[in-house]
Amino acid sequence: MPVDKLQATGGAIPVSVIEKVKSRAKSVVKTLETARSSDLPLNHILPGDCIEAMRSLPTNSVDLVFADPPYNLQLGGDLNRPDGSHVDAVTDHWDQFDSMAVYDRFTREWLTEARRVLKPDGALWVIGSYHNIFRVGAILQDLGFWILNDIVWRKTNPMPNFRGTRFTNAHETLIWASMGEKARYQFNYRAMKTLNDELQMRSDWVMPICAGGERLKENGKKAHPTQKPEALLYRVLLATTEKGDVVLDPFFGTGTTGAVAKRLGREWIGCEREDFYREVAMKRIEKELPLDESALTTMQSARSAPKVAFGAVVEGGLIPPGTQVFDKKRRWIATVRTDGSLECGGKTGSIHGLGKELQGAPSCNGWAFWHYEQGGDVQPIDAARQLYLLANED
Amino acid sequence: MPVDKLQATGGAIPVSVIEKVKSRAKSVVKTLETARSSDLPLNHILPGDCIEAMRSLPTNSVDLVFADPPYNLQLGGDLNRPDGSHVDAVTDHWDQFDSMAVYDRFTREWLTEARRVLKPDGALWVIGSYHNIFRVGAILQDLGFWILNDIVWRKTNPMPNFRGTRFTNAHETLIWASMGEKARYQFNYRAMKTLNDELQMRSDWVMPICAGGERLKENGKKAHPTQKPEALLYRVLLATTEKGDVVLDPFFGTGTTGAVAKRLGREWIGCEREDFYREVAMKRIEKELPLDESALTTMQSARSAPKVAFGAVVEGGLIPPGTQVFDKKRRWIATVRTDGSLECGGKTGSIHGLGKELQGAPSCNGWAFWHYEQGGDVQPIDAARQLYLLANED
DNA sequence: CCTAACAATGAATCGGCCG
DNA sequence: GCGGCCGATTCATTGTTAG
Repeated sequence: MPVDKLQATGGAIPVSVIEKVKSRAKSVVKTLETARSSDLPLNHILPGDCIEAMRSLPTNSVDLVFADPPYNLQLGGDLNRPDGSHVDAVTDHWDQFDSMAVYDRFTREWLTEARRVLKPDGALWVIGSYHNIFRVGAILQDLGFWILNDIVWRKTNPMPNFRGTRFTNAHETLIWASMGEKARYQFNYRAMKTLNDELQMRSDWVMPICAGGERLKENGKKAHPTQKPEALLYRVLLATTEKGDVVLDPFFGTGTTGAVAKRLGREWIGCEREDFYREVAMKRIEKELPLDESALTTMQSARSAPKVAFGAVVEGGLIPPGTQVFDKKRRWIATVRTDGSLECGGKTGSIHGLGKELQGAPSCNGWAFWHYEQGGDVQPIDAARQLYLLANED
Repeated sequence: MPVDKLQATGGAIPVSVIEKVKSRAKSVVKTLETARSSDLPLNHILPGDCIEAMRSLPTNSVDLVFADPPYNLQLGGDLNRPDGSHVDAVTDHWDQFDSMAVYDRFTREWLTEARRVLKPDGALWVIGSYHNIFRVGAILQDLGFWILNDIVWRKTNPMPNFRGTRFTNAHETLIWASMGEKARYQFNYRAMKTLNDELQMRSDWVMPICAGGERLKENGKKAHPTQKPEALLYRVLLATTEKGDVVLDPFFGTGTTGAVAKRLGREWIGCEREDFYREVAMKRIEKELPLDESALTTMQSARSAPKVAFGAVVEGGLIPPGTQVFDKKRRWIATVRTDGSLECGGKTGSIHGLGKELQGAPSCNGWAFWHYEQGGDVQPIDAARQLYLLANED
């Protein structure tokens, strides 16, 4: 990207200015994209087969696809618990496929449509188990998607293995992928870190299965055999969409994606071929209330602000120009300049770029690399950023 | 075995005798198999490409394959084909497809050889990350392997995502597969449950990465970039092999599989094409000491033993003949007979069979169904089994 | 009304041996 | 390969009933 290259080389240009330009450019793009969304059946459930339904949607039109496709479980006979009670298995017709080849073809088709409908900077999430996730993962790679993470949903309360024949199947796997190796994607790093008590959010998420009051029931029976917990969708949408983004769920079921999207101020589109599920989902989503503006704003801003330019920290007086900063072993000592750049032995650059250059490293997190003295203590300059964020909280 | 001591009293049909005959029959089979293993290069590392090396091994000859194949599709940097040749600058889409196809072919080839070398009741383990595990999983399914579990190794101390662009990649995935849907496989359920504080072992394993003293170093530098922790192999081998089983590792590296196999009294065969790794591995394994017989026996027997005949508990005097046993609600009261069978209202049978018949249930775990009084307390007869196991621990 | 016991249940590829 | 028989097996949570 041109902006990135500029940032890497341009010692003279204040990083804060670059940030500003970048974010302005981005907001213009967003506005243009949102304008097109008048063509979309926002906040509606399309009936019928999801592949057909997606074909009715315009190309390059949605920001995120979240898909919970059939797992193609291949179950044998009945299964009883040790106490003799019967296990209510997923035997629904929609999970039946004649062969693995048929399942693969189905997978390739819906992924192809999802890819067409996604914007170039959009992203895809798929959830599955070992029965299907390796097929899905391989096929989406074949189609050009670029896997960003695989995420493990570790269930706190999985169903045990009643016969003692295997390990308790205690997790499911999600794949998060962008449109390609070079494609951009949305990742709200700060929001995730804030959510995880100021530690980076990991690829394993610990959550209970959907049960209790959250579990939708009709006539005392569960409405859908595989309803996902809202916490899962909450984290997915908070991490990888912005307010106003359009989220498509091709296997809408009873509408967990729609409900959470509405709550978080995202637009949604669902595909669902079972009349019953559509009815349950619409009833559910109508009852859902969006979070108010201030709650949503708080999630994305202030402590959760994605970036603070070092220049702003300098401008704010936390690390005044002329301060000496140095790496932990004091192999290099640099001087802070007015514009937020550093100078060391004639070389100049951003906190990241100069650190990278001096070390001869492929990359460098300047916030952690450079240190300064603060009342006798040596601290990474990230400490100053934290102080800055605290002071400028809304 | 402790059962031997007790069988002196011998009722009508001492179940313990049956057990003994059974286990002797099994050990004969094992002996025959082991005899054949004289054809195998046991406890050796085969040099060269693993596909070629495996071709030198006889068909149906190993009990387990553990494979840690190259992940290959690295971070946009250098890429080597499985045959070692260099793939030029992988920057565009087409090259990605190309290298992916090469990787798939390589995967299919080594998996095919592994499948040929495995016994019909053998099993396969593969470890990988999201870069390769979906390819590997799909291909092994295509070859006829039947996935039993996918296991998540959750790292307690993963490397953070330094750039804050994704979730911390905090896990790796293992696939455990049998030779086919109907194939048998070894699973030491009790050993796993014992290891996990008397709860079923789950599909997510929490372990630190290989570091500290365990990490092999040569001239102060780590000997191998992806050395796996011994705890991981320990659990794999303890769960899915027996003492004396032959374990093949086609990507031997610095020999973690061999070291743990030797310690646990398993035979091993490695394939490794790098001279340096072979040298490090041999040096390492020579230093390894096998656990003594009693430690190994304890793991598999006593508390971990899968079976105790009710007859042995009766013979042991914990529930003497004539004792009244009953279900929790005391709907049925049965009398314990000398041979370990029960009698109730003219009907007789095993603890399982009679419980099943009386309830008209599809199945019944007699150990949990039947209760007895012990000093005023009502307990399931399983409590007596536990006492028996405790008393007869080596 | 409170507490304890009991019952229900969740994406599950859930036997082995002998004849 | 199939039928029949013997044998072994569950965790966390929520909701309901009994005391």
